[in-house]
Amino acid sequence: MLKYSGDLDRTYQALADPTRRALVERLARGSASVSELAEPFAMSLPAIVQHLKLLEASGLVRSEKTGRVRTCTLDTTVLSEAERWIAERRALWDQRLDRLDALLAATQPASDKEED
Amino acid sequence: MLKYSGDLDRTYQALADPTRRALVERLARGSASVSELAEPFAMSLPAIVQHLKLLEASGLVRSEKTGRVRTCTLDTTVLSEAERWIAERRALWDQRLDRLDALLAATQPASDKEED
DNA sequence: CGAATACTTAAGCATGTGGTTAAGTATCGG
DNA sequence: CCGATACTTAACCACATGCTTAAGTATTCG
Repeated sequence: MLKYSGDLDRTYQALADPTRRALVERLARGSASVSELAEPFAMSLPAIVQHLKLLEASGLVRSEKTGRVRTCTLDTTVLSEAERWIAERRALWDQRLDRLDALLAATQPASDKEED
Repeated sequence: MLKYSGDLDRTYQALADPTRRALVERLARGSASVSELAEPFAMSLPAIVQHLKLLEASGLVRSEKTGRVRTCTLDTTVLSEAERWIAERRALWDQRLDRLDALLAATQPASDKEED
């Protein structure tokens, strides 16, 4: 159950590229072969394969080769973890703002702005 | 209201580094000066400043200089956008699985596994 | 005013990233 | 079995990234 920061490194790194996000988006609509995935892009097939390798290394995608066709599937597990990391930090921030509001309300019913 | 993919590029790129995530985490607990932010890290101050610049360029952080002190603040707007991108793709995937389940339930009450 | 403080800028460097082309391997279809 | 198909591997390249150290600028304090 232990989480290494390296997991999130790889996940966000993977999502930082528009080609890879497009691949994720495509795979969210259903599994596909390497050449199906490569087809929409104005890019060589090896380039796409490299992106897919990175996606697979990050855990966002799983793949299995049957015959000469490799079929890629989205795995939403790490996607959830990446989402959760953001949600948690945002919650922390929101909670902090709530406390500040409460503090201001308790001390001064209204008027001058306090900086933090 | 138009969104460019470059926004998400920069956001995820910013989050892909452990030092920058630590800075975001720190800032989620409250605004801080550059040297306060740099203090916990075994890294030169210019290195931290570079990270902060990237965070600011991505829109995750805002900063203002008063006197000789620059105070940095978290801005959760782009954080929300990054979270939403993931949530939407995950929703797409989940919905697809639901449809597959429905299809299988409608055709075969139970038994052999279909691949996709 | 002069020294300490808080950055800020600049230059340089090792490594990582995102692409290319060329050539290789392993099925499948006729 | 021979050729088309579907990757796969390898070598290479340009540029981006994540640091470093050194030197510069702008406030503040005694």
